[in-house]
Amino acid sequence: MEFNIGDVARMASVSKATVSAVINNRPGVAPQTRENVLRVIKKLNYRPNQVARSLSVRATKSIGLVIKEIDNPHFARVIKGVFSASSRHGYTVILGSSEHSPEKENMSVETLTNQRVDGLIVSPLQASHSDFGYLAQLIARNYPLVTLGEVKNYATNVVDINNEAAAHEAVSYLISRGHQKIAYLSGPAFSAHRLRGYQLALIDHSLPIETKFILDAGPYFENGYTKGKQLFTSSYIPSAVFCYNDLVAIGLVHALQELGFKVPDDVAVIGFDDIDFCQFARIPLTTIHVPAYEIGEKAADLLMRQITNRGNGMVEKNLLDAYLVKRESA
Amino acid sequence: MEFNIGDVARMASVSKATVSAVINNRPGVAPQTRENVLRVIKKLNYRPNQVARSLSVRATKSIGLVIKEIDNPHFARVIKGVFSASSRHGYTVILGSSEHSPEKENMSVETLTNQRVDGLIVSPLQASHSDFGYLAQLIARNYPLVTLGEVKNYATNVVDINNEAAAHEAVSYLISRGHQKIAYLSGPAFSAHRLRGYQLALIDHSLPIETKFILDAGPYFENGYTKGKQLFTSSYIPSAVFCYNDLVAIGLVHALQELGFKVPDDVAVIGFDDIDFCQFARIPLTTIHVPAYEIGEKAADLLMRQITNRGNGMVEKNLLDAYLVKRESA
DNA sequence: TTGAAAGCGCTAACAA
DNA sequence: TTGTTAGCGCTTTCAA
Repeated sequence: MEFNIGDVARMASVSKATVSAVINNRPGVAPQTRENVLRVIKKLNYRPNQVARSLSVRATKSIGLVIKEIDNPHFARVIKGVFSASSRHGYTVILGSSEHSPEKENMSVETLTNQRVDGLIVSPLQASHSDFGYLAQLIARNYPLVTLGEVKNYATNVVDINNEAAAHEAVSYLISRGHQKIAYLSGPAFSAHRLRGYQLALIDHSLPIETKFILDAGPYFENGYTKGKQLFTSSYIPSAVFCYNDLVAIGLVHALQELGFKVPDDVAVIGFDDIDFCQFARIPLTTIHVPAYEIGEKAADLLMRQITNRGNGMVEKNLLDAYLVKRESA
Repeated sequence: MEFNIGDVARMASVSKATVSAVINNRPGVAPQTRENVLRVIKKLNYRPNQVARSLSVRATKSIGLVIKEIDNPHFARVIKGVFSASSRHGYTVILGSSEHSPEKENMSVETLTNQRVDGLIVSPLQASHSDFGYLAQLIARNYPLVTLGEVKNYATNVVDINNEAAAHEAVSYLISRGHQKIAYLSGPAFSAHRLRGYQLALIDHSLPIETKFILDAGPYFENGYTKGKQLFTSSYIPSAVFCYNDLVAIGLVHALQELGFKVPDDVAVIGFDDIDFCQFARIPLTTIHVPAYEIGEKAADLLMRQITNRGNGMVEKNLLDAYLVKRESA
């Protein structure tokens, strides 16, 4: 019931090489023969075994994609972009998710490379305790790789936005609206670049950087909600907060409303990502728009190029535009 | 730089068979030998080639997952569930997305089976014009398969909720609140089971089924928004609408607000899925809660069982609980 | 406890 | 234009 190339060859009275040639429609097969082989293939409903092919050609036509959270619409769009570009090139994508655990990130990469994916796209955790041991390996072996964000000390191909500039823009906007006490609800491990943009904006406007206003939250609704409750029931309260991402911002707004604060009058809130929901949120969210789908697409395209010209050693940085979208929360 | 089992064998002065035994830690290897081999493996940083192994054992330790839309939080949760269960069993997941195109669904399945995934989870399109040609094949070949929803005329393993009952509950609730003119904004191809639940609820309460109130929308925000505008600017208007999913419902609420209708006073809205965002929506959405993560998990677990006891021929139906969550939109 | 050898299903020289 | 043959990197009898 499960036929192989030999069966087809036999039935068509040709050699396996010939069958192989028609399958991969290589030239140099007599029309007659080709047709005949095709007929047999159809009759047998023969499907070439990709894994055998992969072993032989040492390429799997698949790539690995490792993200941080599947259940964040931002990443859903990234996936969709990767997916669409990969399909166009005939590549399959194997998904991995680190769920913010450096160990899982490492494991995912390990698993995927063992599966011999032709290349890897990873959205690296920026956790300081993550050693990125695998990265050195991959780079040394010249493994086709693109990271969705720079990784300190490693020269990788990257597709990203300028997080620092975007954060700077958001905070500067807040300042221009008269805010002086601005907090930052950070993502995991303070999400360095956005934090830096926040700090620089304050500095540029001669505002103090107050450590009490920099809170390590996390990437989810709950984190924004919890940290929000915490911050706004304390004795020292900001008039605006810039958030690591939209989920956190939405969670925060929720907390704020429960505490009786008006957004944006009592406190202004800015998010990051511009997921679709922003416009449907209770208070339409002012946020940084990041072209997630395009990031995914570009990353996959870049990876395809790496796969085909493996080894030129050149590394490519691709920064896409992100910008502030003003809605009602700030 | 890229070593194989032969290299290890040579370096350790043993046979490939022995190396293979220690890799898969099979018993019957002298501790001495094992240790030695392990040392060489470490030294060489040897990684077994999974594709070679797959070819040999005729199993890839990977499954395929074909969903309808990646950018719907509902599916994100399903994926997460599948993912988590699969990882537990050491399986990798290759993602496919039909994007509501029967052709893509077919192609995805084809690609995945060619890649020789050990099993398949698919969220089948219910489009009437979709012939599901691949299903017959798969079933005939006894291919491990679970579908996230029943497929007419095919006996597959399924994990799902009782869509009809859930829709019935939602609509009955609306009726119990005094609504008599209730519309249904359906998903693609009217999403048969939910439509049926809607109709039965009307019938059970002796309410007429009005074709004008059954609109074929689609699965996205825009669909709900557009159809909402259309419906509520027409001359015959319902006082409540039951929606195919939360995205549609949220889009609809948006349209309603733009048109000056108050939700739920002027018109009540009920969604489906209970994605996280429902509670943060402008009008917290009343909806049917569906345990998406669990669906994913169960599906993967069931698939694993199918993979290990392939061929007992028995088919399993697994219906999880879904229930109405009352919030503020109805 | 270990090793030799055949085989998984394909591709790719090379020869015919 | 076609066929023969030798791999690709593993696993798995079977014999030693």
